[in-house]
Amino acid sequence: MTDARDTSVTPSDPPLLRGAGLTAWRQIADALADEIGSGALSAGSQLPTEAALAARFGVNRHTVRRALAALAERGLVRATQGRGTFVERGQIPYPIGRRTRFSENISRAGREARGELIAAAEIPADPETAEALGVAPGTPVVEMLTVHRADGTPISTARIALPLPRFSGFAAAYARLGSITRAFKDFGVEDYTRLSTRIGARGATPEEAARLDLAPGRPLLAVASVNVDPEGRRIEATRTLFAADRLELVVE
Amino acid sequence: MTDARDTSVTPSDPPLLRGAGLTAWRQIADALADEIGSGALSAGSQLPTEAALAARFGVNRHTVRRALAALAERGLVRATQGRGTFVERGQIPYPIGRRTRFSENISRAGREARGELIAAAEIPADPETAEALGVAPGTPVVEMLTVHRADGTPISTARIALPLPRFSGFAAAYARLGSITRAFKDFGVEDYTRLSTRIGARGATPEEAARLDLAPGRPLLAVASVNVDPEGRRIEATRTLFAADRLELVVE
DNA sequence: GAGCATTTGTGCGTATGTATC
DNA sequence: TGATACATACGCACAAATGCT
Repeated sequence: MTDARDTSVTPSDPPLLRGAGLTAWRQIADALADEIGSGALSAGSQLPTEAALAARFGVNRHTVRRALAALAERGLVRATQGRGTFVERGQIPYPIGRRTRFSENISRAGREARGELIAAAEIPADPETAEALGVAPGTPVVEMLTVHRADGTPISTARIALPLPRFSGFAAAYARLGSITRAFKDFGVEDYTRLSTRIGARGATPEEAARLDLAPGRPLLAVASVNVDPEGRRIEATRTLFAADRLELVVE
Repeated sequence: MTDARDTSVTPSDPPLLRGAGLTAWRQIADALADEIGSGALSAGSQLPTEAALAARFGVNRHTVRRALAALAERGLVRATQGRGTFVERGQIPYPIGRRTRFSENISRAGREARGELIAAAEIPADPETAEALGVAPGTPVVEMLTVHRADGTPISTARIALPLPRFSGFAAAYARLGSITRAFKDFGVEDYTRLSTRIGARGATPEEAARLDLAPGRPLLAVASVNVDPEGRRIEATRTLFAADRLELVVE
């Protein structure tokens, strides 16, 4: 098939080049990506249903799904069963510095922030955590696994360790208050500052991807940080994984 | 072939479980990854040749190559034609803050730093660069494409823009001096500081991967920063891509 | 510079086990 | 039960890059 170009095209409908080297789903994905990039489909907006897109491009719904899967893989859209497919919002600026506080950061960006406790345990510190907290390996610590959301969208997941016995029962306080800052106040820590911050990047494992509602392999910003109380004592070692598709760190 | 297990195995040779669900190349990759992780194969050291590994594990060289490809994909090893396959060094700590300087950072980590100019042009600023430099879009700028290495290993690649006409001829100075800091001195800028730093993460495109000698899709830390001179004038907008496998950002 | 050994990179053909239709 | 497709694994040969003399 050399050329079967259509001369009678409806205004906004792009004609698909069938039988060429380009697969149909790729052309559809590119067309939608263009519309997202140009702002024709604005951030946060809902895409037409798969059926509607199938009709518009004159293909089977499976083909549209293939295209949408490719866009989801690139982090441009996100599909939720029963709700629809949505254009991902632009990246939230997330300031990091001496006084980083998650809830403040997110609400500054005009979104609702929530921290959810997934699991907690009092266990002996692994070598890495022990070094970060400045205690002997095997010293008991509270370890918490959390997920943070902005407007319902998972933004980050963190593994937080605090030394025992000082912070015995911290997990319950965090689960109740939904904020590290407020839970610290409950334990008499009125203020705390960032001692060190290390930033790496890697692809999401399947489990991490599931927790963050991402495609596996999508880029994560891995931030390891240590917080100290006003007396300089190390009170918190955190390893946070941020979905790089949804957020950008801003050094301040 | 149900079972052809060898009863006479040389001491340190792990027998591969053939015919089970585990593929041979995956077992070999796991075994080598363990040895790297445990330090039995130290960072920077050369692995046995593919032929030697094939003999050791009792498989074809192709099977070993498959295993090594998997390790290279994970960033654990790196192969160079004619030289051999080497265990990747651990991640270099790279401090970022108000006074970030590449050469200082790397040499502080005990490595030899080098900046190489790949390309340069005087072109109108794209909207993003214009905003970063605080000039009107289309204003002419010097744009340079660079690659930085530590001990010969590519660490980062950057796209650096400086406003014209103030920095006309900057690229030649940089190519000659191999350092932004020294080239700035040549233009009468004795000092400069970081105005803003934004950090994201994504997978390497094939071109970026080629420039950094990485597998495509490997994680990159994308750092966009703006530098100002002592009078507060914006003099440099940089978008740097760091190979996250080789480096870790440290906020200071 | 030429020449050589070493080592990784690549191509092709073949066989086998395991799904899927 | 075939037919087909795919990933795995093997064997051989040669190309290309590196390091050394």
